[in-house]
Amino acid sequence: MKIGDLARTAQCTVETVRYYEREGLLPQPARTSGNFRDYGREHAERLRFIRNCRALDMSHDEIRRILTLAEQSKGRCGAVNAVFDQHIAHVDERIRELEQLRTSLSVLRERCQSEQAVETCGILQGLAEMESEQRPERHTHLG
Amino acid sequence: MKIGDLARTAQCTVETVRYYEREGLLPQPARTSGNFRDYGREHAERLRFIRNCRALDMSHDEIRRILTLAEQSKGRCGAVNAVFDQHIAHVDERIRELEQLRTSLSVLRERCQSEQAVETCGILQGLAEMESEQRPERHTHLG
DNA sequence: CAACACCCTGTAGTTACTATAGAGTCAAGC
DNA sequence: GCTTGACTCTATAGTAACTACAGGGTGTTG
Repeated sequence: MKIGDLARTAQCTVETVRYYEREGLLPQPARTSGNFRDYGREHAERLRFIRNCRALDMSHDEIRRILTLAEQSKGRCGAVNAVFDQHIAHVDERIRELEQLRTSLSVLRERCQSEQAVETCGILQGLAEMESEQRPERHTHLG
Repeated sequence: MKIGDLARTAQCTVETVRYYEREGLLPQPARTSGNFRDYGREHAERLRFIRNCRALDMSHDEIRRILTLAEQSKGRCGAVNAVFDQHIAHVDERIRELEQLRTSLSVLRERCQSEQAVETCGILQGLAEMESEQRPERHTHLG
């Protein structure tokens, strides 16, 4: 099948498919005499796997690692589990970060209970005078 | 003061300062005879404001809007509050997304209770066979 | 043959930085 | 005055995961 057909099976765009090929996530397919990409069932399964991982917010690096581990014919899935666990840990961490952020935002928001002149707005004053602790190092790809 | 001094007051890099100037967040400063940027107190206050907003994960667009609103001499802070509230809503939404993701990941993780051959690993099987619902449109800049 | 839908490669853009190259400026010490 | 080291400058490129578009080619249908 051609690239448009493949993209439709995975509910993504042809640009994304080509991108995954450039990134090495999808193997290069055969070509027709007109130089069109020609995909079979294996590519469709691989793309679906990739898209499922993306739906779970896994990064390309994580997906690559899992694909490599899954292809090792003597492989045990312990290492796959480890990648997955790390991803879960990153999600947990990002949730915590955002919850802390939410708390900070709430505190600041409470400083302005009703519309007033900008000179007296507690939010703006807060933004101006905060001793901004530096945002923690970004440990996760999740935004 | 020179750019390195300014950056140190805001605990960021000179590259970030120059970037904010290019992005229009920081006004262009005066220059010395040697073409070095020359900053005063107002720039330091503005940079601090920007860094505080960034510490709260506000996007450049949001910061721009707040700065514009704050500079309107007849301004009331209602519109500032609206920007802020929208940001809070985005944080809430992103937290929800991540919590749903966490649930999906947990369900999948439970499918592999102990290390085994990759062919029988429930995680890998799950990743292969999921009917991936498309990830929801991204409504927030928060990752 | 024309029209249309699709294909191709290459390039650029999004966001918020971060890094580097190559050259210039400035101040302190000898 | 010269050297050295720290800092400054502009320009460019890279990060991640796409997304969009230009300009040209292919294939099918009427």
